[in-house]
Amino acid sequence: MSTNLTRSDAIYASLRRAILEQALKPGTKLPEDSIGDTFGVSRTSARNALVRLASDGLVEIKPNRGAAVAMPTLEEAEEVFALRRCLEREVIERLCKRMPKDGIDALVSHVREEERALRASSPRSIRLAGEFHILLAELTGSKLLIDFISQVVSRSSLILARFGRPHSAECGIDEHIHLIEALKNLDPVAASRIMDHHLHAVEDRAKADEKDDGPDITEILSRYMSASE
Amino acid sequence: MSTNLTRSDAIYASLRRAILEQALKPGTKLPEDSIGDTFGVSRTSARNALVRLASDGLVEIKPNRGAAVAMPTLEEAEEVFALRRCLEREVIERLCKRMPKDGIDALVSHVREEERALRASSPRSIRLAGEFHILLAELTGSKLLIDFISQVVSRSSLILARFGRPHSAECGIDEHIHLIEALKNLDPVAASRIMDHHLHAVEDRAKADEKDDGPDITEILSRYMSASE
DNA sequence: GCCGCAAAGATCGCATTCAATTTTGCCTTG
DNA sequence: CAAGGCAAAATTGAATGCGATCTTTGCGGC
Repeated sequence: MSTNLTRSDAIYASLRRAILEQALKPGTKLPEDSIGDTFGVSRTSARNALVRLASDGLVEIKPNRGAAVAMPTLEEAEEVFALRRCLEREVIERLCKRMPKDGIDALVSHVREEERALRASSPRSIRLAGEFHILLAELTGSKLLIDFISQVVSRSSLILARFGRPHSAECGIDEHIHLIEALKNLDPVAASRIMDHHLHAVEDRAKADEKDDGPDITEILSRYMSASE
Repeated sequence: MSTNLTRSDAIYASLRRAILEQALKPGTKLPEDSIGDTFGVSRTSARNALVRLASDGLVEIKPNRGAAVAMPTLEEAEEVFALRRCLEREVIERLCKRMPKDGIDALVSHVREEERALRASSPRSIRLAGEFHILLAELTGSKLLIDFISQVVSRSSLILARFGRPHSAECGIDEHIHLIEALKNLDPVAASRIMDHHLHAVEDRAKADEKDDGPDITEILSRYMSASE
């Protein structure tokens, strides 16, 4: 039961981390050969990993044209955050109804780790900020909810990589701390309010300075093709 | 752009339909060879399709032990329906805020088709019942919401295949009609109430007569090993 | 008669190989 | 010199072969 890690699992995990930590930026092409070479395996394994990342929405695969790190549009970004608010409200509600006994401790220690990573300017901080929300979902005990939250959180990270300012942590740690306080008091109203505010803040941070290198070249260049300059 | 159907796409679609229409029952083993043979392709394509179905939660893949149609547990079933209520409430809210102009027509004509399939006792009716809810999600215009609803609806179908009575349509058509009425009146309260009732009804129908053919044969046979007969 | 072990069979993970499609560069032609 | 077309390179889609792992089954010892 220990060696149940297939190679494509390893590649999947590595690629995923690389994308979530913004080492691989949106739009980066991911040829199967290169991936296979760099990981020392064949294309088959790389392909398998890419297929799974695609159904996570982290990469886009176009037939006969290869895979690339997904480039969410602003429209998709709004969809993600809207749905994320819906799902995280559900998390909050459930946690206020029933919080595991050492749940608060787990949250606190996670935030501590976030602070450490942030002070060290580690790229881990980007991923840890997202994982705070996944930890919240885990405390509900619902496998499915964890799955879904993971999906929207991953996509949020991608959106921040695409639009947000470089190396900005996704979440303000202060807001995480406030949220923990509200949860400790089992106050669903306050907690929901903080969460909504928090997610809106993240969304604003994301849309702050849209570094526009759109997915479609023609669309971009159409703005540059009038006259000279 | 027409021949953009790769073979694994075709297999993926076929398997998915077969599962959702309950032709392939939960627990059925899906060896790569057999699938490749029956579809006239190699294991590679079959494998690719299976991986995608796995991330949809429709099949389970265990390393070195093969793939099989997923067998959701009762616990997972409750998670699915809980989350589904959360998501479908969101759909209802959005539709009451903004319903596309020919949305009602689309819903009505879909229900008509459901009725036709049901009268014909076609296995399509099972799938159509689920697709009513997907159509609702489509009317919101949010790709992501469509995705997520599709996931929970698919899993619901699987749950009904696993626990529900054979060939029962997933949804009562009457309830669909009532829901359309509430939506026509843009009444979010009534619509939500109907939807909640509807989903609870589906859930009850699912758990009605748990035909226990557990994954473990011994458990089943234990009921047959007392005395003779 | 029961338990453990080893060989056989089945199935999968992965690599290699072949085929199809897209892209790119070059050449011809008007 | 620009435009169109053709061929070569690159990249993916799919197939096949081999080794590894798990399951099953049959045998022998206790």
